[in-house]
Amino acid sequence: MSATPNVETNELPHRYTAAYANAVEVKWQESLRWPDGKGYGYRQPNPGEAGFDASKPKFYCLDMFPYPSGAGLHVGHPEGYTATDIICRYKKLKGFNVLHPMGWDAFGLPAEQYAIQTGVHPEVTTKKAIDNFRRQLQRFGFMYDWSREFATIDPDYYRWTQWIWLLAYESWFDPSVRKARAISELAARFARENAEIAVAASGAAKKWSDCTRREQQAHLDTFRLAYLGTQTVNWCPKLGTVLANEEIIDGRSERGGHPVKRMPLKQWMFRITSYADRLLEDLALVDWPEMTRTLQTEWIGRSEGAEIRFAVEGDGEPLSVFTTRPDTLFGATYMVVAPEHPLVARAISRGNSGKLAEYVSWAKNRSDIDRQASKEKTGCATGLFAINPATGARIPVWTADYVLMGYGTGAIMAVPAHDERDFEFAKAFALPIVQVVEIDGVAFTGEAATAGEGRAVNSANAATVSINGLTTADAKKTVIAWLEKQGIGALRVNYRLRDWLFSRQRYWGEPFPIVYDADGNHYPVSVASLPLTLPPLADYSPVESDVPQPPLAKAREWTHTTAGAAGVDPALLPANTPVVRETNTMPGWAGSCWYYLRYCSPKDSSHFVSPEAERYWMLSRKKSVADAPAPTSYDAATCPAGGVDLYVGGSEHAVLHLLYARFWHKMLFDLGHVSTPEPMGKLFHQGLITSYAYQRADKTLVPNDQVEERGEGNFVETATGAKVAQIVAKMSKSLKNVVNPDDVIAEYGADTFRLYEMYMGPLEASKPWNTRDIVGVFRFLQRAWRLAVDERTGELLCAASADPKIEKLLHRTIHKVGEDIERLSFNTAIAAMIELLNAATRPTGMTDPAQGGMTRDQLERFARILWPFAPHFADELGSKLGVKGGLNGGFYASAWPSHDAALLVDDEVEMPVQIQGKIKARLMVPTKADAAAVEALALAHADVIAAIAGRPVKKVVVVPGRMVNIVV
RNA sequence: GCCGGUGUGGCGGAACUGGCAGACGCAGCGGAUUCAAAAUCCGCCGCCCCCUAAAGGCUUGCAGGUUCGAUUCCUGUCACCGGCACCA
Repeated sequence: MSATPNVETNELPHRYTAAYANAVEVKWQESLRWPDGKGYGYRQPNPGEAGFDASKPKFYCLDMFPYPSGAGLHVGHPEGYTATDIICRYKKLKGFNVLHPMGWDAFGLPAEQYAIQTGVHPEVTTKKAIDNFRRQLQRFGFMYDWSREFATIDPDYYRWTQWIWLLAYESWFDPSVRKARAISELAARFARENAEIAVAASGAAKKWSDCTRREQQAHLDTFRLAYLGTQTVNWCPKLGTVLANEEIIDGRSERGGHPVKRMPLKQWMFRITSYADRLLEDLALVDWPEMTRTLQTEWIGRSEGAEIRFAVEGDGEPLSVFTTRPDTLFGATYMVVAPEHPLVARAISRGNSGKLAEYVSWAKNRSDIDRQASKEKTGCATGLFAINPATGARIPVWTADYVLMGYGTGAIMAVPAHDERDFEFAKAFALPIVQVVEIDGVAFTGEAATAGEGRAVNSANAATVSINGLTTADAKKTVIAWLEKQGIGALRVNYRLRDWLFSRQRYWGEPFPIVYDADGNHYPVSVASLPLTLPPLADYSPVESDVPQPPLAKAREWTHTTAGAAGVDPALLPANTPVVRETNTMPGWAGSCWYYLRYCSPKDSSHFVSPEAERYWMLSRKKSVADAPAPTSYDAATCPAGGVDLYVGGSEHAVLHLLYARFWHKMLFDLGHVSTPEPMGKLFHQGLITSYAYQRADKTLVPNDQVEERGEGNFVETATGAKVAQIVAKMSKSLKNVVNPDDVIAEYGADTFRLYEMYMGPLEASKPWNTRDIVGVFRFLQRAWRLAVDERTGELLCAASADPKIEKLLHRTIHKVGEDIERLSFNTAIAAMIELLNAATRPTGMTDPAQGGMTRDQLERFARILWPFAPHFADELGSKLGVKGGLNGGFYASAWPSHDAALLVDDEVEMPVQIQGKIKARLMVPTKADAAAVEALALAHADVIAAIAGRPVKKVVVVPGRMVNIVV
């Protein structure tokens, strides 16, 4: 369109060109802009506010909020946002109160790194990026209620993030009722029962009443949901930062090649493992993609088995292992512990052999990449021996890096006959292999492990137990019962999920509201003193140091304060006590764990979310009982478990973000702060928008600006003239195939952009951006405009009377578009509207426009179903049609058009007649005709008689309205 | 290696519950309009056989199976994409 000569524009001033579209879009956006200038268009009042209609049902639709990067929006952002905008506008027309908010996930590393380089405060760069994102999103015309906007970096917001963290700090998980409770209840119980507790310092048990206050606190600390734990981290003294495993190569930092020390660090943790079972079970309550639920299930990694304690000769402590196959205990011929296991250190300190120490230091420094590159078993005997409690045999204890310290107890009993890894290890080090399971149809040859279930063999000892002949399931039960009787083991459930490390040695995150006294005891900052705001720093660069020092440690005036100034409750610590603030900050996940709740009442200054607003937006009735009065509390039988009705975002957040948010939500639910057990009801992942890229014969990629098309589908590298293949690839700067939304809007307008992204294909599919195709939907809008508006005068062009065929098709289109929106099938909805337009388009030669097109009333209904997709276009057309603006103008206050179900069916349908499954004839039959009548009509058809050619008819299958199949 | 997903014209895709494969759009071809071009409107457009047409045959990655009938269900297999990676 940019090639259209100016002459044309002058002759046809009301043609729907890119410039016209842009002007119309900006005009509508500005006409609806609020006096404060911050947003425009639509506000959804809360219960109790002016303009709130309590008679309407609620629809809470949420987009995963973006991290506002300096680069601005890319075309992937508007894909999900357009989809939710369409649904929300549709739901609005269908009579719902719609909550559709937007905000910013604004703490994060890029702004901090920029600050390190330039000294500019991250807040400055972040706010600038937010302003740019907001401008771009508003240009798309998304129907967000901008009055609810906030960023995770706003002290008014992170005040409540800190508040929730304090709540976790003040809570524990009571396994007897499987829920969180206030820690004060636990303290009261200890006092009431005067329980004996283990005192950390001495290890001895002591009565509660005999403990000092400090001893009591220390004991309670072991129960808190937010607790201080010791974790081994990769500290790089030169970079002054903690590195992730993948940032380390051969014990040195990927960046700069500096040495990295593995060292223990006290950090704040969340006891998410307490919630493992509920996080697992409640996946059944939500409407989420199967893939996402599977990922979460595997991440939690629940497995049932037994813990077995083996006595170790000459070592005071029994060696505890976890196994899922206690039935194979008789086949355990050796033990393996992780190199980090404390038993190994004890073995070394006993000076057994230099080889062991050498292996351990080698294994510990082996990078993850090295470990993954080769599955070859390495290991070293510790010189220690354990006793197999079932056989009484003396079995060697080895250490090997195939046993992971982080899983189970960091030690295994090795059953080489029935575990592939143990088998390989036994072969490599010539350890004995004993068969104890016989599997039907699988011979045990000693050449490979047999890992399945079967019946136990060789599994009896003289005195106490025999499981020979039992199935694996029965054998497990028998062995566990025996272990329990002997007091050396028990049934145990193990998880892959580990507690959540919540501390980061960074500046740009939420500070922890906690202080330490001179002895290192921690005290919470009182809720009344929140928010605890981040102090500005002169220099954001990390501190070079052998001991981890987060950037906040530099703010000495801020960190060194008194209990009173920090806001610690004087009952806990006298006000004049000198204290030091926590200098770690919270990770990026913190703010995104509960933002959906804050949107319900973003301005509430006395609650993290107003209880009334939370109840209205999060709690509802299931569709089957939608008529019942609004619920006041959660009822599993009649209420959906998830509060947000539709959550749309990328599948890259399928595990961590969604698991962490669920954990916080359940904790809040247990403590009575939210109404539902799950945060998100229906979850949807939009697909990735990819781009074309070009590949040389040797599979290397060529940037797009170095490729030209010579002839249809024939791409060559400009410099060499060599042929390159067009492939689909992720958009990347280096390939020069990134599409900038601003450019596309300038060239076609936001409505065309929105339509194109929805028309590309199914929302969940990954699909390539093809610039050439955009013109298709642009032409659709142009043709729709031309159908209704005289391009020279701007006057309406309406049909004088309704064509019944068009009227019928319009009803069908209204029906189909509504259905397709409900099932998020936007591409087919748009195709249906194009079909309607194709049918209504006037032929060139028609001199009187009133003879064709659509009537004013039909155009208005057409504009209304188009409105969710192309709102500016539809509203502009609506204003020409004389639609009176509602409260907010345009179609916003309007309703979805109705359709007449009777018009959805034809009187007659064409049915194909197949003979042996091949179509031989077509016949028109009345829609109401029954199978017998259709069969008679089909058999009487001349073409059918010819095709049968006198052969006897064996069978006739009639599917009314579909087809007839004759078998001869 | 394991788990999951996807394979349909030149391209993006449609076919929702086992019932007319290829809706709709792009690209392409032809026509009308025009002094001409652009724009617009109309028509054609899976592949093979064929001068053409009629007729016929083939076709949803590949090979089988179930069924009157399979893009759809089952078995095997190949390719691509995503996730996980010694989890005891």
